Amino acid sequence: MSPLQAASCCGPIDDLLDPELFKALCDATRARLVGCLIKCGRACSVSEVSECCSVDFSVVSRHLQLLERAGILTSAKQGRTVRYAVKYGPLCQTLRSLADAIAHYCPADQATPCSGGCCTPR
Amino acid sequence: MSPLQAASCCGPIDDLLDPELFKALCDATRARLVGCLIKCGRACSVSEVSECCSVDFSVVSRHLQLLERAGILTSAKQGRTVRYAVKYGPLCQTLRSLADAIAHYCPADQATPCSGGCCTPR
DNA sequence: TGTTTGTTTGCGTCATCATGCAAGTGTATT
DNA sequence: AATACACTTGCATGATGACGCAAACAAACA
Repeated sequence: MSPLQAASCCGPIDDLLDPELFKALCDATRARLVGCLIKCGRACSVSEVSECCSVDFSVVSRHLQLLERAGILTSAKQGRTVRYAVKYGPLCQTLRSLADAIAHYCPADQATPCSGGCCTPR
Repeated sequence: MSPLQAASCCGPIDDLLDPELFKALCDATRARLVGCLIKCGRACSVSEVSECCSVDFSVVSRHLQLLERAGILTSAKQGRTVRYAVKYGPLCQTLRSLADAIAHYCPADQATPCSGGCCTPR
């Protein structure tokens, strides 16, 4: 199959390769923010999160909004503070689905059946 | 634990959240190229790949180089043609490792033990 | 009501990057 | 050797985006 033919046959991989998720994580500052929130394991206010970054407070606020729109975080307003938390389940699910979708197209001669099956079709 | 404290305790998640991988996939054109190559399932020349995109040939060449540097593709030169292929194994492995690393920090009350364990620590 | 606190938004600036064109490099063919 | 082919690279341009500052907004508190 040629790449041109492959382009026209759609599958779950096309939705999972949506650039929005990757756009959210491609920035170093945002990656750091997400990393802190993941390791933190609880909902954090914007002020708290901004402590682990040297950028301006307003920048952190904007980054967190973007990460929420990308489906990585959730926000909950309590009084005047806004708490952001990682959506662990959906995030992991998306990454695993993407890995599965990619592995689905892996030719048999490249599949590694051993060690966790990183690339086992079906 | 505060986000600031979380920032200082390093783990595998910090390496896996490396923005380079996401930078490679955050562009719509590159995502499309990768999608075609994944579905294609074989090594393709630059000319072939450029057929499934409306952008200039040179742009595709640059994108493929970037994707190779990001560890998503491999290249092999045969005569005057260069063939790019998806590194299915490492790519899937990275995505799964990232999902595992994220799930590791998932608080117990958010874990979903059912249906494939999308967020099961360890 | 006025003030403080937590967060968002408008705006200007600078850097990065995707793109197309033209020119260059390297390899096969005649 | 000359030409054609596959690809890469230099350069200019336009668009996107990260950032900081200041102002605005909203909720609690005096």
